[in-house]
This record gives sequence, structure tokens and C-alpha cells, in this order.
Amino acid sequence: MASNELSHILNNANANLYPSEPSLHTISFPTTHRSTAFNDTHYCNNNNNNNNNIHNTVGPWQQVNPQFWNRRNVLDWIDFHVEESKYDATLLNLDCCNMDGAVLCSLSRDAMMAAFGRQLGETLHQSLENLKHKHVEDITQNCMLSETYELLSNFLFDLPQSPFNEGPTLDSVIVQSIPTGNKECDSSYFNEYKTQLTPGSDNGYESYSESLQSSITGSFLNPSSPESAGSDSDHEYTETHCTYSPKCFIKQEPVEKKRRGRPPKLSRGSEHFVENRKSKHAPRGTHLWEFIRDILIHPEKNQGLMKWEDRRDGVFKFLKSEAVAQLWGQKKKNSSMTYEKLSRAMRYYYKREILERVDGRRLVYKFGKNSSGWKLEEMGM
DNA sequence: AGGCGATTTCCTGCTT
DNA sequence: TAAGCAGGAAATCGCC
Repeated sequence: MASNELSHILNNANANLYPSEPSLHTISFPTTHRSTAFNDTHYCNNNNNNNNNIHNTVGPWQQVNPQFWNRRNVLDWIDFHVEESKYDATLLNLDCCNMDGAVLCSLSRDAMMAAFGRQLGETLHQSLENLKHKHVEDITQNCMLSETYELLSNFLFDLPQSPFNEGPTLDSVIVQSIPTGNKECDSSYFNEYKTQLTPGSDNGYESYSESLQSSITGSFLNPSSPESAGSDSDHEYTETHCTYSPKCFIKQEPVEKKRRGRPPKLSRGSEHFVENRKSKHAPRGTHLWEFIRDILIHPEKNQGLMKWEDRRDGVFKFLKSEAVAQLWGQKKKNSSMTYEKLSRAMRYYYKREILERVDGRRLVYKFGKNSSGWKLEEMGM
């Protein structure tokens, strides 16, 4: 089978799993034909030389710890190996590809081979082990002592948080060194990434949000610092239980947690969100206005989400309001975040003079005197 | 335990 | 008509 046919099949799978929104096109992953798209400046290649596991093209999945892959990353990764090994993609059970990285990493070698066949399963297993090892090695080699651990933990905790520089907590990276056998079906550290597989969560918003985060992660997060919300208690969000299922590997049953905010009405077709909602207060130092500011002060990296209208006066505009809202929602582990809700929170800032009103202009806001970190002088420019 | 801050959610009415 | 804005009300949840 021709390579482009394989790509076509997996692209279709991608399309089915990730119904796209028009506004997303500029920021979503390229799924195939990486040779041009993946070698551009969107992706950091600093680790490529260390990776002795084949890849001569670069994909976001390669830059991010497999534990943090979303479903699209998993699909891209499978796609890559299908193409490389000239595997007949028609033999693939696409249901078996529908999982995120945390789930993927919980699969044993046998499970991989059962799902993907002996040849491809072995290839994928090997690739995954190499990638996992690479990331664990990168991260753990300098923090072997508990003293170092503590220092680094404090350092990570004290870092200013933004969607661009926040990395995993030390706990979230150290746990990867647990032997695979102990990790199977015990990856609660990463369970927040799994909830998207729960029944009813496979909706446009979730996928959209995933894609967004993926592109952010793939394009300008530190590749070894995937977005973990920088929380000291992320692993508390959701307890899920996973079991092997021949059809789709994982059946997940999130334990119900109370969500924050006023209870949503259930009569608008949004019932399916409720089961997946997790409650989480914003991590210290991560407020909405800071999140917005951090997008703005990285103009080369914000993928056209927002722009400065008047840099000196702190006037800015949302270009992709819903996309920003989704990103914010993802940061807060809230898949039902919308621009409407985000903007309500923004309006509360008027009173506190973190923002100032800009009358008559849609999607335009201005930083107020109680905001900081965006002024050119502050940034030494 | 309770207050508080920072949202989150829903809502109505208005404007663009 | 849709999208966005404005702001009240109620609710949640981490922190102190």
C-alpha cells in the first residue's frame, strides 16, 4: 500500500477523532507530511541528537514525554511507525489507536502486540520504551539526591507561571522512573489527561482544546516540560480506574468530584461535561490576567490567539477568543470553558483595576494599573 | 470552622 | 440574528 494511502487512512482517523473548527487551522497539528511542517521553527530540536531511535523527522510527540501525549500525538506516532515500517494500515483497528499517552504508557508489551499485531506492536513498544527512557533520563539525571530534589522542587514551584514556561512538578517527572510493571493501571499522576476518553467526553470542545494544547506544547513549550499546570496537586483531580478491554483498552470510571462554580443547567445538552469536571483552584500565581499577559508577551509564540493593539498602553485584542478560552479551560482542567465565561472573569478585573475598560471595541481590553509584567520598561526593553 | 479571593456558571438586557 | 458586552447573583474551592 502506498504511503500516501496510509496517511490518508490515519488522517481520516484523526479527522474522526478530532473534528476541527475552522479557526483552529492555523494552530493545530499537522498530522502527516511532517518533513516540511515539523522541521520548522515551531518545534524545538534540542534533543534530537540524543534520540538514537530512528526518527529522522520531528513530530511534537517526539518532543514531549509520552506520558503527556494526547490522542492526536498517539495517532501521529502510530502513523509515523506505520509509514516507516510499511505496515498495512488497513489491518489496524482504529479503536485501538484511540488513547492518550498516559493510557498508552500503561500498556504492557503483550497488550501492544495484541492490539497492533506482532510486528508493529513490537516496533511501537520499542519506540515507546526508548522515548520514555529518553525523557526520564533527561529529567532525572541531575536530581538523584533528595537534597537536589527538594531544591529543584522549590525552584520549580517558585518559577513565574505562564503557559510557556511552566513545567511539570518534580513529582510528576520523577514518577516516570517507576518500573513499568508498577505503573500499569496506576498512572493516577497523569489521570487528568485520561478523562477525555470517558464516554461522552469525545466532543469537539475536548478535541479542540487538546489540539490547542498540543500545538502550544509542540510549538513553544519546553519540550521536556509539558504543560502540567504547574500544580502541586494535579494528581488529585481525578481518580480513574483503568482496565484492559480488548476493544479499546481502557475503560475509565472517574470518581465523581464536585466542580466549582454555580451548578450548570443540565438542560442544554451539556450534561456530558458534568461527569468529567474536576475541581481545582488556580495554582498560586496563575491568574487569568497573568495567563493572558503571558500569551501576549510571547507574540512570536501565541499562534495568533491575541495581539497588542497598543503595546505601550497595554491595549490588546483577542483574535481567537474561543481558542484562548479553551486554552484557559485546559489550564484549569475545565473543558467547558468558553469565551463568555472567560470574559466575565475579565470584567471582574475592571473593579480591581487590573484591567481598564475599552469602550466600543469588541474583544479589546487594556491592562490597568494593578497589572504588571507586560510593560516594556518592566521587561527591560 | 468560617471568611475571603478568584474564579465559574447562569442569567437578563443591551449594543454592535 | 449572532456575537459580544455589562454586571448581578449564586456557587465552588484553596488558602489563611
